[in-house]
Amino acid sequence: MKNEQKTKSPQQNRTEAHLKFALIELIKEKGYHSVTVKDIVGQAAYNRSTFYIHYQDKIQLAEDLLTSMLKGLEDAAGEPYMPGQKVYTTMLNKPSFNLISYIYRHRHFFELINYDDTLPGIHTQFPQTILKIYQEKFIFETINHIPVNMDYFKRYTAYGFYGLIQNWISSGFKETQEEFIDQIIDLSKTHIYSVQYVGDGETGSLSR
Amino acid sequence: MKNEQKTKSPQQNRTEAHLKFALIELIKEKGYHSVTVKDIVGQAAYNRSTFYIHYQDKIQLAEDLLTSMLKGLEDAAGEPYMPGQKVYTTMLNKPSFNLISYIYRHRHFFELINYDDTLPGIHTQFPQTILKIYQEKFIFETINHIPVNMDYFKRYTAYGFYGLIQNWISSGFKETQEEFIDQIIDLSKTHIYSVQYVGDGETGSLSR
DNA sequence: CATTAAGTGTCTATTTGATAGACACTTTAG
DNA sequence: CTAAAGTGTCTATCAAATAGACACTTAATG
Repeated sequence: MKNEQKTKSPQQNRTEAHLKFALIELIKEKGYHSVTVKDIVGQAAYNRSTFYIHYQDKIQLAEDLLTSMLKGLEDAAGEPYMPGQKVYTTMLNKPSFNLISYIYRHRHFFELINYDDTLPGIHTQFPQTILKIYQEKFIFETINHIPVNMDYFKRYTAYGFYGLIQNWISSGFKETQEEFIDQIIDLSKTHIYSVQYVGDGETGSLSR
Repeated sequence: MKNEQKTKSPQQNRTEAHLKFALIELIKEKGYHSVTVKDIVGQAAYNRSTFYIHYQDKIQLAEDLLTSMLKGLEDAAGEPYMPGQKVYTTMLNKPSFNLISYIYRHRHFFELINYDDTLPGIHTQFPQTILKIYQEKFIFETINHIPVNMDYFKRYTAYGFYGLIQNWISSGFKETQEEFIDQIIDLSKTHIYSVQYVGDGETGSLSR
């Protein structure tokens, strides 16, 4: 059993970050499938040997890139808000902002969803992650408490959100983050009454 | 006299490139003057000691960044074209393309001209470099060989070019490189008859 | 103001991440 | 079918990066 080093040194993280960055650039430039390990180390200015110290192959790097970014998105989703705090759609501003701002900060990566021959899995896993966030961290209430299948409702809204994001990205982030959030809120107001955050472990009870 | 190491190892270049990249990011984020060395090494994930192995201070890094990019622009200007080759404005496509494509490839850097508290000198040295390129590498002919002061004419066209670039950048590269070049050519056609490239050392004589 | 905190510039000993380069294959173009 | 390019693995070696301390110099802030 090989010794799996769990904690990475800052330098290891740095090198891996550079390799990931190089991969993103190259995918945009020539498509995922024609990117070689040589290309990657060439772009990132490392020795080919170094690549294999960190990753088995291109696929592993791609997976690491995708999972780490989506992990980051999940983490960004549920942070500075009180568990169980109820938020009305008119106040949806701040919570959505975490997601949006994460995507915007890492737009270099998320632009990959506009490419054809791109990071494997990104077109399925990105929207799935949004759905997961909706499922695990939010409790929605429909307008007038109209009874619906909540699983379906969340899927519906999550993918709707994804569609807007997709459009925002492919427009080259034409709207500012704030403008974009306002759009989302306007749309939400048509069918969502309130949103509750789910705390770690306990489902928040309603306040007010 | 200290031993000035003239040739840098690939790793040194890589590290310096990362530090430069970090500086660009930070200028956009918080403005040049409030960027500290700590910020830079934090962003680039290096140790502060490492910074001082490569640069004396923030100013030196900034200077290196600016001069290296403008040097690259100059180099990009005069490469794959035969010295003395005459090019009519209708064919201006390819030559301009080198400049444009260099700027576009390094747009991350050139976007800095849109910032207020930005890289010192960029607002003066960037247009000056364009002018220098015009002066050293091109010979213009006016429409119908109308006699003009060529120094003034070059300055005029160089800064006109700069203005277009500025606008292109601040629009977020709305036009493609090709579309943008077409614009330039259209404008050039109004007062430039032909362009000749100046070879290294010898002024090319006309062909055809 | 005065005091604290943050940032600067410089130096060492140490380490560990990165490198060169070779080997045996495999895959891709022409 | 062959040549060229790419892959994956291993080793000895090097030098880039690190930690951490030191004396100072600005910025903040109560």
